[in-house]
Amino acid sequence: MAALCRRRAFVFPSSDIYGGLGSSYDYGHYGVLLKQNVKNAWQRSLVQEREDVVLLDSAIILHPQVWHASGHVGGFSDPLVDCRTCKLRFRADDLGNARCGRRPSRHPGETPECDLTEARQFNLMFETSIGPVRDEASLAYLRPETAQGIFVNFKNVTSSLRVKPPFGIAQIGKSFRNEITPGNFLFRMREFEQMEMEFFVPPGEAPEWYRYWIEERRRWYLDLGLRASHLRVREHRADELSHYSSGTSDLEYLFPIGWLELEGIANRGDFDLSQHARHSGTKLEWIGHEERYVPHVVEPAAGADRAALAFLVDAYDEDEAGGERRTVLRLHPRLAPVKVAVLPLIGKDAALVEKARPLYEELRRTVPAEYDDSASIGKRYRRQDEIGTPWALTIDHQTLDDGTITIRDRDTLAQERIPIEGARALVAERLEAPWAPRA
RNA sequence: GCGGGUGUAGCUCAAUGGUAGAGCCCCAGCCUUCCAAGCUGGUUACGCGGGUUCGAUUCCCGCCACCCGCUCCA
Repeated sequence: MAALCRRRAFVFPSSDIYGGLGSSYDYGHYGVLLKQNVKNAWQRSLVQEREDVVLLDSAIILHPQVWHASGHVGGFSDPLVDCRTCKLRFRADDLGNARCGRRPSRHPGETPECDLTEARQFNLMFETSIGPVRDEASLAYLRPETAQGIFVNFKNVTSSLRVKPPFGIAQIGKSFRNEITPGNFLFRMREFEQMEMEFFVPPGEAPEWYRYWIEERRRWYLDLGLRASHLRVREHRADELSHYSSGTSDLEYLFPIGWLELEGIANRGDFDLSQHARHSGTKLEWIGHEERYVPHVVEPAAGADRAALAFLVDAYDEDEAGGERRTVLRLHPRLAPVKVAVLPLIGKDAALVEKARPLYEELRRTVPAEYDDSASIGKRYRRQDEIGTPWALTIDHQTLDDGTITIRDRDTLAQERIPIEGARALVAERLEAPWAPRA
């Protein structure tokens, strides 16, 4: 998948010419467009198409106290020890279980004591310092999640916008985690982009909103073409819940390496607002006519990189067309980096080029479009198939006679002739039409 | 961080203790009337750093990156 992404300018290894930087990736042209489409679709469904969610873009570096209140400073720095014999790792405060032999294949019939290393601190937050002097007082953190920026703005938002629970605050942005074990390509990066929404509700309504958002978010992926057979909801067991959560469900996608989390929907209760109220001394409540309460929070937290990767993997297809193997990205047209390609049938035919260029220039004013007049027409179709362009417009000699062009469909390979002046409207119309993924 | 594996061109592979070839891709030209045609020419690689050696892509050491398994995943 990584090779595929590199070849087609979706994703490059970061700092490539210096040997690469672990678990860091850069997006290339088509990758940027794809991820942007994913984020736009998220914002459109949560904000534009609703009236109870507002936007926020908070800073990456927040007041250090935010992370004490949230529990990240404590919870993100576990003292850990390794066993030199059985290769297992333990929390230093949980050594009761530190016995070898938990892996039968290595230590059959034995349970010797572990040969433990010194305890080491693993702080999963990136540290930085504010101002030119680096000392204790200047210590700050890069946010490990965008959610806290929302909680600390609760009062600003409720006092400046006419919102009333149930309502949500949505934010897209970068987060940073100094993961002990990153890996799996875009799946666990140290720098990644989140799409999070905190939905504030009256305490009694939290369970029903929790279920509502699980289903709502599941449908979002399906509407954008993810195959239902590859998407599932997995509810966390009580013993794997986070410190703040009274219920969490993951939306998981069946990647080639197995089921992995795309998004978590958590019922965070009043944990966050209460914590920040306590630490900051500012009351964070909803105050209505005859009511006053700390809202509970339901949080759908998605990874933009993970979503983009899932759509990419899900769309990948190979088929046999005329005995030749064809690679196609069957992306939902709304996610496709390029919507339409303009191709003169004979690239070097000046009369065709003269017709094709103005059409291309007209189209690209409203949608991402490409023009290609090199190589054979079949090759150019394949190039567009590989990046998932849903439609190609071909100008041929008949165009010179009657002003019609061919529109070719990526999925059905159907070709139909349409008037050249209707092309722009037709593409716009098809972009909004329902689209069904392959079986 | 631990154990195992991998590292030659954008991709798939080859050869070699005497400074690397092919196919595909890409670029230019010719040709070409709808699904990866053909011809000619061209660009691009031994992950990085040491050591041994007259000479290292090849042997040795270290590092880096990636993959698998642990561990961690707020």
